Amino acid sequence: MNLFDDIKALVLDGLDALTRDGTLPAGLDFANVTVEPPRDPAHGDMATNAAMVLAKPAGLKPRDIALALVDRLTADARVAQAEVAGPGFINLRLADGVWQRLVAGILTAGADYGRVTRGQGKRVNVEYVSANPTGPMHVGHTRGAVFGDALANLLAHAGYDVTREYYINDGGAQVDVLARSVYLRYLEAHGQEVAFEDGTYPGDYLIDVGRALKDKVGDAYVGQPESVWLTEVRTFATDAMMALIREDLAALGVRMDSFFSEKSLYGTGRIEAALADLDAKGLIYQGVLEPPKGKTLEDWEPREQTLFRSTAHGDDVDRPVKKSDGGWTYFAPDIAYHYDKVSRGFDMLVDVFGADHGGYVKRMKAAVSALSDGRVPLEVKLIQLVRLTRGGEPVKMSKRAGTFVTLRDVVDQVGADVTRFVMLTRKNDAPLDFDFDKVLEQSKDNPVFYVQYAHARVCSVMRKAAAAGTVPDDAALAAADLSGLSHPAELDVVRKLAEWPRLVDIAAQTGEPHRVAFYLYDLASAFHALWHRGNAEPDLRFLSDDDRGDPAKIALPRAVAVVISAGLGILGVKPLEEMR
RNA sequence: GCACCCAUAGCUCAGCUGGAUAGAGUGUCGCCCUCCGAAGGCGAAGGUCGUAGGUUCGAAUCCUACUGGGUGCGCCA
Repeated sequence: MNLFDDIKALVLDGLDALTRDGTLPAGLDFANVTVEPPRDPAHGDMATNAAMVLAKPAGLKPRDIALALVDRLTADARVAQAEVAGPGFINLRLADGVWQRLVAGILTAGADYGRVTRGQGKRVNVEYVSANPTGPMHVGHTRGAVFGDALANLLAHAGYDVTREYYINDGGAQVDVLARSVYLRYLEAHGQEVAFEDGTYPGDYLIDVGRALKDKVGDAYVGQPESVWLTEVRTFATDAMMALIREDLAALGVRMDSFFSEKSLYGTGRIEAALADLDAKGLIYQGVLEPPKGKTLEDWEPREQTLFRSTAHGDDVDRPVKKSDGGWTYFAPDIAYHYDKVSRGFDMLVDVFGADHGGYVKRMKAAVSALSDGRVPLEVKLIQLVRLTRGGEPVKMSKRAGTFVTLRDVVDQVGADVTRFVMLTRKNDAPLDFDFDKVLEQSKDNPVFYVQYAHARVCSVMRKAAAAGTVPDDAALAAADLSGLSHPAELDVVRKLAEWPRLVDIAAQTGEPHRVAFYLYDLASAFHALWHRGNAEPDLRFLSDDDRGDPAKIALPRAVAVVISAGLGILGVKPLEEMR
């Protein structure tokens, strides 16, 4: 139910008719014809560029096409007025009944209003978070987690079949470091004095893990060499860290469909299988890379390595998959992981990375392109940094001193809902300022509050109406006579509601959930303005003096609440029924 | 040196994959509560969309070259 699609269909019908009667030449391409909300509301409800786009290929003046099309459009009952404006736009004004039916339709559809069919059930894998299992999640991970989760919701809303996946980096050297750090805490639990040198994680969060290890194995590993305990402790430690991370995710309201272990790729032939696939395509060879220019690498010496010909799929240089000592590079398991995703039959892949991994995008795309023979697109979304402040002052963080701010610190202080919304008020590739004090402020310059407040106001109206004994449910409201819903100030809000499906569609297409947050702010703003006009103009109040709810009046605020609720749902934020 | 990202009001940022007179918040100035929640609303002022070209009916948006900032660049993930 997208009003813009409906009217676009009407415009295209009109163009077909003009083609049939010879006004327009046959065979014109209508692909660039759009129907959009005009920037200036004075121009009407919708505008189409049809006449301007078609003028040149048709060999006609824009104005002539526009005038002919206007005749066709005004014949439709939904169009109250159509006129040619500017360089050849056709501005449309729609009949009040269109808006009234839209409100009824929103109330009938409920949370489904705004679902679009862009995805057509295509299967998409969204990989996000993917923090190393070496400690609790910190603020940097938080933004990626919130973004990925909202993007997944958004794609689901747009008709994709979404799988949310977490890639556990439990295969590299960093988990050995974790294991040694836990071992030190284990010795500590046995009363030994230990020193945390460089190359270990000193964080307090491992104390409990060390104790738990002691409870499990007693003193079996005390005084033993690594060869005895490393493998066991590594597994024990990563399991403990993943339990920690799952709790962090739960606190943030993020639920994954699938966890994929990097370790499961080693020693199982899966990396070899992925590289064999590339080899069969002639993309693996032995060679020597040029040193990077302009950057002085100490102890650089040319070495022959096993390389992936990623340049054949758009990369700048070929990339090594084996180290000179014969071990895999970190790239190799990533290739195997994405090979696995491709083999699972996804139609589209999305990776959410930190912005510091930007240099990794091309080779990853090249790998997926090669592995899927170009069938499966990989979209990589880069997440910029979060700058934490409190009262305008930067929050000092030091990883060495173990004083970095964790996800839990943030969620405990400001709540999951506020954290999520604020993290989505900026485009993913723009840095984000997060001020602990400001995000809790209850005022207009806090968008979370402002949107929640609009929803709470609607709930307040409904409570009053209920207290007065009139509580029509949404189905009854939708079926009621809404012809009284016709004041220009009211229709302004309805127009905003009409944009919702279109916005979901665009946000899903661009992969930009922040658009939802901005839209909700705009909608809330339109609603607050209408609310305030009720102060001076009793006709615009939602409730009559005795608090009775006339359907034509309370259907609109209910529809606003439905859309805010749906939008917040995509962001993963719970709408509030009252502000306290 | 190369690649990717960014540059829009004093400040923080949007700008609907090319549309009409470029928008919000904040800050500054001025208004609005006998009235459903003023935790709000209305208005004024504020711009060479980094620079220079190009593409076309039309460019903040697309292309090229610059300037300035960020990130990354074999055997770390």
